[in-house]
Amino acid sequence: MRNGSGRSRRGRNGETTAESIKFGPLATWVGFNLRMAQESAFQAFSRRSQDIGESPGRFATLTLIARNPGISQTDLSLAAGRDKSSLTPVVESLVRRGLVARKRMRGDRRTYCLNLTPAGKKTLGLLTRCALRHERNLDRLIGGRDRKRFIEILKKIAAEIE
Amino acid sequence: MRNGSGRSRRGRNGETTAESIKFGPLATWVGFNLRMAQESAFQAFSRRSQDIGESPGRFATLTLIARNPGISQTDLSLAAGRDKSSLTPVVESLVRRGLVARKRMRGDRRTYCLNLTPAGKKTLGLLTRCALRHERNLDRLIGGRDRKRFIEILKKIAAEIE
DNA sequence: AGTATATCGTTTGAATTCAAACTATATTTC
DNA sequence: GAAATATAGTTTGAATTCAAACGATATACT
Repeated sequence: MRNGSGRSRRGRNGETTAESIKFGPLATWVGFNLRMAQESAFQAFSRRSQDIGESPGRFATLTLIARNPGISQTDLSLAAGRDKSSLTPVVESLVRRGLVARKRMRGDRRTYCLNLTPAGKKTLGLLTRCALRHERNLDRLIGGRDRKRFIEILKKIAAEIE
Repeated sequence: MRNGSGRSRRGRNGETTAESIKFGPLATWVGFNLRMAQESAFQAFSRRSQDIGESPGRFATLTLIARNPGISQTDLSLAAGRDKSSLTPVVESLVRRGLVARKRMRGDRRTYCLNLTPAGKKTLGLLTRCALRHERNLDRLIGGRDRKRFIEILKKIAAEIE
């Protein structure tokens, strides 16, 4: 069939590749490229982790609970860079499926106290191996020489952008 | 409150009241830091552009239409890295508010043909100035020496991650 | 003590996204 | 030319997120 406006073609594997699209200033802007890279990496990890039945967000949550036993949901949300209300369904799901134990904190009945269960630790182990493969893949693209600086810059953006 | 910005005391275990969260492997993983940086940059641009009444997604859409007059929604979605169904409400909103003109393509009545209206061009101009300030801010964090390589890596991740 | 203020987690509502199913058109095959 | 196949865009449903409002609890101030 005809090719729309003549702007795309069939790639090697049959996927359509936008080939002659003009990106204008988007091509050299950090914001746009950051979004595209994050989206791709996120999707790649989602595919990897879906066999285990978890999402990238729940993986970060499990890791932070493992590394900070007894953490509260608010501190967890700060660490994960998400609003505390986003964490309500995430934690609820992990608790319901027996990966996380949630108790009220002694001395402050507003606050929860989160810990991994043995099942949670096991699942986190699987996810971590999965993440290591994903990271090796990313490393291959970044190259060992630039990796440290690359992460430094990402951290700086996360911490200091206004 | 007892413990202003840090974590709350959790007592007994000898686990001290660490003021800072332990990130474990997340600290050095690309995937996590990419997400945190993208989220921060996205929020920063959202704040900047909200006076104009547009979102980052609609900005990318306007730019791509401006640079590729007559582009179809499917090609647009490929270029913007989003599913075509995500574009339906975006384009609908831009058309309804008179920023984009949408016509059927001659010779293929399935396909739309998108162009900016004068009002769309004006809004894009405002957004572009806004984006330039945002990019200057990012440049300040990245540093001129590393910027080119940084963007190269982001593009590589977006294009080649599996 | 009693009132005002702050914090913790939840609820609700709006956005944004993907994926699959759907419609309408177009092209290809027989 | 009719049937099978492919494509453009929309609809629907599920996730994920933020932000504001809320109830329960805790702390601070008088």
